[in-house]
Amino acid sequence: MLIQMQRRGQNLRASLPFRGRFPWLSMVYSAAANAEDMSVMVETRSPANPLFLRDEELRQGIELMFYAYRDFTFESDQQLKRYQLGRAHHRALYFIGRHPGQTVGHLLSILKVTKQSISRVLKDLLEQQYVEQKSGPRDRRERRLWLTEKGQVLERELTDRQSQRFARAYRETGADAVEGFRKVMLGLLDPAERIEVDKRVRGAGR
Amino acid sequence: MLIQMQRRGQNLRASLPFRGRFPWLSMVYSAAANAEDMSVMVETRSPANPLFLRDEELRQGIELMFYAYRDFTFESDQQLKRYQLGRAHHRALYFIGRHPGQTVGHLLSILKVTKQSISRVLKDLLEQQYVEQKSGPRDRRERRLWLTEKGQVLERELTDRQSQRFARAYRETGADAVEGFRKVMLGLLDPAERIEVDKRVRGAGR
DNA sequence: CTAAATAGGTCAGTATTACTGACCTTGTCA
DNA sequence: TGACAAGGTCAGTAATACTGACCTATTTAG
Repeated sequence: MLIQMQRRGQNLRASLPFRGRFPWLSMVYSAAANAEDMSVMVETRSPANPLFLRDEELRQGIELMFYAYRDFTFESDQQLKRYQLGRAHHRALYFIGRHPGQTVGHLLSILKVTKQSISRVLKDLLEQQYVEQKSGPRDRRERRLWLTEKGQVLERELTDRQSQRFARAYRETGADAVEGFRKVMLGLLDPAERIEVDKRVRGAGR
Repeated sequence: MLIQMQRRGQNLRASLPFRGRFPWLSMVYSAAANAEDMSVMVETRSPANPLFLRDEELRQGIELMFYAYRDFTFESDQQLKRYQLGRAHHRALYFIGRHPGQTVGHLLSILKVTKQSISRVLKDLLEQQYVEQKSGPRDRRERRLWLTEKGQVLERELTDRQSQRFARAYRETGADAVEGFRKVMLGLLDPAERIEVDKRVRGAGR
């Protein structure tokens, strides 16, 4: 196998259409938590260096994230078109169904969008009676959100495609893999989010 | 405790009204594929229903996907703004870097967008000299793509944030979890894509 | 009781991404 | 030579999401 160093960026081309391996590594393994981590921070360019694997491994993660998300969203996006709705509507439906009676503010903190953004979506869903709202029992400024029956039906229809995808993946890979998946996904979150998300993910709504 | 969330400029208070807990019961994995398929189709409203666990588990996966992707893209999106570029530019840069010398058509098949969509992005990147192209050596209709030095620098800068996120997650969870993560992510792909993606993910640029 | 803060909505303007459809050039190949 | 493939381009549309400014009810702190 030919591994070509690419220092100039120019010489690789022409002759090697699809063969260029990129040994641009370096880095990453962390801001050094201990001595072991330190060792991998050492500068190196050699393809023989185990660091290549590191970088390679991390890029695999990045790519899996891209590919999985791409396929994961595709089917329900198709379904949404039939209702003249978009992915944002699905997200809102999903999380309203997941946390019945939650406030608009809570929904915003999950989706991390602006209220102007959610506003359009919520308006559509309210108008078409997929969602209903009531003011909060204690604080009447709040608008608490619920799916209507109609909304529950739609939400299930949309989510089922994704659930089935997960069911297939989980079945094919087994319990240990699923546990690993769960851990890594939680590990990818912003640290500040983890506890909240872990709680939300585990303990349904309410 | 007040958690201040101001990622997107809006003042989102974290009113966390819904902390309730559903006991996280251990997962039930029957090897029986048929029985499991049923579970996602069956109405599972009652917490007493054992199928509830199944549905619950699958929804956890869906949510982890949402949350992880949300946080995974956030940092590099911020960085991209400084260059007046968008996420689509990053994706193009990433995959051109990953598969140097690939054709436009190959890039399209990875991103799964239309050529009109990629066209704008590629035009920007070519104009700003992050990317360069050459016609294919055998088939001169093809345009093969490479990152320039400048493009490589930018791509690394953008990708590093994501790599570091993965590095942290991998470090915190360990090799077994990573392997499980990888398996599940591959399992989420459209079956028709798996072999290709697995190949692409493992063996850099072929 | 009043003032400030909070929950939520709304108007206006902009940017990005991505789509469909039509049409074009260049090049390959049977 | 003619069909077809790779790629580009023009035009129009839609969805998502952003900033900024301003508005109404309510709640709450001093």
